[in-house]
Amino acid sequence: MRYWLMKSEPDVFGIDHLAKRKHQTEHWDGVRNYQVRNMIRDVIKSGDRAFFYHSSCAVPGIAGVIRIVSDGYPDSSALEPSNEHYDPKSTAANPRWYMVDVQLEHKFDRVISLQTLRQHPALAKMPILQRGNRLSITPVSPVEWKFILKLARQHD
DNA sequence: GCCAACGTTGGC
DNA sequence: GCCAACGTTGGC
Repeated sequence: MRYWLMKSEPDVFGIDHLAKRKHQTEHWDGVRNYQVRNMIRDVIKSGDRAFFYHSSCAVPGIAGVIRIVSDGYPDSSALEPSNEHYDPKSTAANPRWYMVDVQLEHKFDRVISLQTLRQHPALAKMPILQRGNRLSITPVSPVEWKFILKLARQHD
């Protein structure tokens, strides 16, 4: 089982949106970056867990924990011309983009802010804290995962 | 809204 | 295959 951090803009799709979905489950679609596509298609597996990270908002940071509940499969939003993520170069026979399904596991009482994450040397190597990182999904080490869950407990 | 960083595109 | 131009991301 692996750990991940998955970014989304809460104004578009945040942890509260996920909480209201049927079975608190939704497709994580719209990824249009090849590095991230490869992770979704080849590495991320059902049973993995991830932090749900809110970006481009007043308090960027980790809002809770989600569970990956499917392996990667073709992203249907790329096939729908009316969809804002439509990609004419992707077809059903030869899909270019992939997605996974995620389910809410636990929303933190308070967001663990980016500012807080930066204060801990144990987390200094996280991609999210590196300058210029733009990948919407990045790996989290088991040590980082446990450390952040501990922070969340102190928070609550 | 600014701007640094980095991915993508397309002419050559 | 190089690389300039352009688009996007995302913290501040």
